[in-house]
Amino acid sequence: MTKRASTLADVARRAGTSTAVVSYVMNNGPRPVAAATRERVLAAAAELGYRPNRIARALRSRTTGVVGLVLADASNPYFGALARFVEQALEWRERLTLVGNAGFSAERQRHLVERFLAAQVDGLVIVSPDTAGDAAAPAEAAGVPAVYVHNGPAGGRAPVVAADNEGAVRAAVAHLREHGHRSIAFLAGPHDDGPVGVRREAWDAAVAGDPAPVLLRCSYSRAAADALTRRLVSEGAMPRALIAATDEQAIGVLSGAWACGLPVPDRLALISLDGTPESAYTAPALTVTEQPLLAMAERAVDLLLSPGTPAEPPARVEAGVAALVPRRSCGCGG
Amino acid sequence: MTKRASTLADVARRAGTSTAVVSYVMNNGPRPVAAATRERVLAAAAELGYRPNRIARALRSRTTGVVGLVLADASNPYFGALARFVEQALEWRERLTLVGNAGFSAERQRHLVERFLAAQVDGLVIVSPDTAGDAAAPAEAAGVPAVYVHNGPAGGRAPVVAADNEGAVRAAVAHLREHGHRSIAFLAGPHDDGPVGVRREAWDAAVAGDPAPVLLRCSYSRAAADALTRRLVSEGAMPRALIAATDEQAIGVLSGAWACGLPVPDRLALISLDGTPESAYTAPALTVTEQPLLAMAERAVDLLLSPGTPAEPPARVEAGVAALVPRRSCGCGG
DNA sequence: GAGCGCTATCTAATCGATTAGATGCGAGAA
DNA sequence: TTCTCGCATCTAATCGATTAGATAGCGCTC
Repeated sequence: MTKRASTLADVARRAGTSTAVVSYVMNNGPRPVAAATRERVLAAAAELGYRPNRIARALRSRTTGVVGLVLADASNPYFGALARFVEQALEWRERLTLVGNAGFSAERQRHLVERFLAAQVDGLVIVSPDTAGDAAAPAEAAGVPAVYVHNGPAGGRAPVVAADNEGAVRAAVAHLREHGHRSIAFLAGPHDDGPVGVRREAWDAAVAGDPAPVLLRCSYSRAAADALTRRLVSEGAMPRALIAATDEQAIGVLSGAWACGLPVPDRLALISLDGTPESAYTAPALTVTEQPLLAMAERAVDLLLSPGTPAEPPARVEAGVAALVPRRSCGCGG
Repeated sequence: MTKRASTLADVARRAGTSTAVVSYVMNNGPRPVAAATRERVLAAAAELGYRPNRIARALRSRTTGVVGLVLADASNPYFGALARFVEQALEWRERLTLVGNAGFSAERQRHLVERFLAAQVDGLVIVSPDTAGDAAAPAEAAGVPAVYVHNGPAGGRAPVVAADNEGAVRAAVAHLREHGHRSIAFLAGPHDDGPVGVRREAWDAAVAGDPAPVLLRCSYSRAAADALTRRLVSEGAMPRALIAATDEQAIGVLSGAWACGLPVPDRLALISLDGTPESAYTAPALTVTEQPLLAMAERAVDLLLSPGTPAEPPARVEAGVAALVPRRSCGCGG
């Protein structure tokens, strides 16, 4: 069994025509085909269960219909959701998605880009956790378009699609002020690069007039934020109002606060800046500024597949605002 | 710019040899090459920045090194983690991963399988949310191997890699009994198919002697479990000890319980059966039986890529046990 | 010194779809 | 009747890597 899949030539033979005509029928080809012939071809194709070989087509037409997605880690809810939307946006445009998880290693990122280029992808979507290194450079050298989503290197040629981080932070600060908070702390990442750096600067600006703003730092994991929270509570140094740069960190803060018996939102008002689906069903539910992940994914894919690359591509593209979703953790809805 | 990528022929010309020799060098080919010639070829390849065209290779050698992964939804943490591990297992074996999210639609699942087959994938990993329809059937008809992970149809020919669901449930029940609970409820999905059906049956067996076991049902979402919990609490019908079939549901229960002021674990002891990374930092942290997702992914990939398909493939393969991880939600660690 | 064996290399067919150029055929014009 | 135009179709080159078969060159042996 496992008989050889049927080819264009098989269909042509069965329909009593040439491969050219079959091809014209399959693609509504560059040339017309008589109605009667078209019928015969379609019938033959159906009977043989013909499935066009995209590899052969790709070799000839120099376009595969496949886009590579370089991800940090699909098991992180934020990146997972982004990946899902990118795949969806590509599917809507009849493209297939090759994925790879680079973790947080620039080396593995390079390696993936290399493998995707060898696979002749039509384009590359790069979701990089940090701004170190221009992973898109080899792609551009090979004439393959690339787009960064969420984050990108400073000097790169590839466009970067990001959310409106400044607006999100301003909205979060304003909302906590409405709840009466005078002093609003910020939980940033270990370094000020990428979107979180932007968020931190926006926070700096927004709380410029406040007395002694508190800046906290920990790595982007639940575990780290949990540990930090426990320590601060035990030292009596926990702020009363906090903006967490990422959902992961906010969830860790919630976990640590629960473990210490620190009530949220009564003793800690918390807002997070990602707004992944995770945030809606924490205990208590997180107030977030919701990044328009689907809009970002669509914008990125459009940029990638739009035929004419502008001479001077916009280095940074913002895709929609990050709307504030009030839930329980800030003090709303009590 | 965007000059044509260099080919085998370019390298051969530059090295003053034939394409055959270059190919032999690149693959440590089926024939040996003199050391001096090999040097010249490697130098030429490096100077030209030669990158082998995997599409051309695939056409000739009838194997692409690409595996298709049909997923329900990468933004669900359980499926996201599974996807990440499958990709990792494939990467370790030098394969690339094509992904597609089928949502919960059998129609879209079929569509994806069709597209992956057209792309000439070497195999298919299917992570299906339910047991409706044998998505692997068209692949088998085309001679492409397929494996189900997490779940699979009853009568299919493709192997199904799943966790030890019965053992997990027995462990969870036993653990709650150790905490002194006499009556242990179970939160299942809307229907008794797939792994959750197996879990429900195992629960049935484990609580067979108990007085009036309580079986709850809701769909596999945080929202549904949250709503169900609020209703039960308001009706005074909430059980004191509960096993949730999935992490998503357990997190929804936690969220609903928090909103109603029902303390966990004091008034509700809760254990969940997935054990995704999510479960470690909820408030309170969830006690879970942890499915060996990486082991499952590796087993599936091995099954897929192992050369000889056994005449009668084992219909169901279990990959490791699901160990109980005691945390706070069951009453441990107070 | 003719013949043999061995290695290193070259030539060319092949995978399956695409498509430019060549061909065949019939209708209408002159 | 013959010539021309246009449509429908066929022929064959092409994409780039792989690899079986052919060949060239060298060292040995008898």
